[in-house]
Amino acid sequence: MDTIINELTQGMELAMQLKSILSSESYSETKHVLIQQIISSYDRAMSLVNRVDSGGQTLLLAPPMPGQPESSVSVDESPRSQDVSQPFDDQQEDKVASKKRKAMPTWRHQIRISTENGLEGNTDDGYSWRKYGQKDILGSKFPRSYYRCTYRYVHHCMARKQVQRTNEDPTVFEITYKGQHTCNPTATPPVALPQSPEKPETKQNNHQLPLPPKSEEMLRVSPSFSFPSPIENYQQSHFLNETDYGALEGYSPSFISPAASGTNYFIEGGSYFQQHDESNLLGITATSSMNSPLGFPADPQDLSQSFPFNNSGYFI
DNA sequence: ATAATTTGACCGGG
DNA sequence: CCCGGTCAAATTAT
Repeated sequence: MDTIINELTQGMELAMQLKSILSSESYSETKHVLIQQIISSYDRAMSLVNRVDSGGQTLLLAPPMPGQPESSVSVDESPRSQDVSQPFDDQQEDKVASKKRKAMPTWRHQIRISTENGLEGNTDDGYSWRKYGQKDILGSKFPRSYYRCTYRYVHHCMARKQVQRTNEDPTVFEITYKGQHTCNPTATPPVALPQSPEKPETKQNNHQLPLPPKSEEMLRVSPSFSFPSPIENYQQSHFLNETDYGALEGYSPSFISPAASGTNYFIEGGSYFQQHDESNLLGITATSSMNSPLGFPADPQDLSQSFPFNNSGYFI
């Protein structure tokens, strides 16, 4: 066990060093995402190892829990984004084994979109989500949108997320993740196609990085693509639908899926690569939702942890 | 035709 | 009954 820890620690340190070097260079979304994924991987592995005996319960289903994920590393050094991570105090919950609590991990993260110059970032976290609802929340000028993993029925992935535009600073969105993704498709990859060099390409995700899921627009001018925001979108469909198409393909979505998730890397314009679409540039809808009733800001809660969740990616 | 969104109805806790 | 969350039918985008 010690050996494992030592190896992990070493890997983590090396990754951190690499990260600092990279950050001094020109900004690159891809590099950041990759390094973040590497670090997150180590962090998760270390957490798992550490908690081995912690006991309590075995978490069959939800292994990952936020506990102290980030630990030392908070990678985001990027310009903006702040996340608030709060020490876990709610960890003590459970005292009573009431049946109700769904102990599902939840964490929050705020991102700022830089609308200004042309580009925006895509705030995508690499997963594909489907909007299933939107509600006006008391005290909030903007509606909150609810998303769930696109593969909910196909892969039993119960991950969900909520996106709420901040009252105070409209360029900041708070996204709250709930539950972990379990949609790793078919882990088949490794085994299945060991050597076949092909690239699987699926419509959307192929690069192995984060990819761009959908697009949407934001307040004015936003490039294209995706990020959740004011207007978010998602959908839900019936089981049938999903299953159906899921079946069609067979391969599941991406094996590449993962991507880091959440945390950081945000936007910021830079030059990214964006390959496709640009359909809508202007956002229109966005503003529509603005109604400002009463208001008082109030910033409610904050407990959160920030952290990504991601899955492991297996690489070939 | 199928998949994704939009939205008001519906639900359950407080 | 209020409110956050989810469902699902209608609508729109692919």
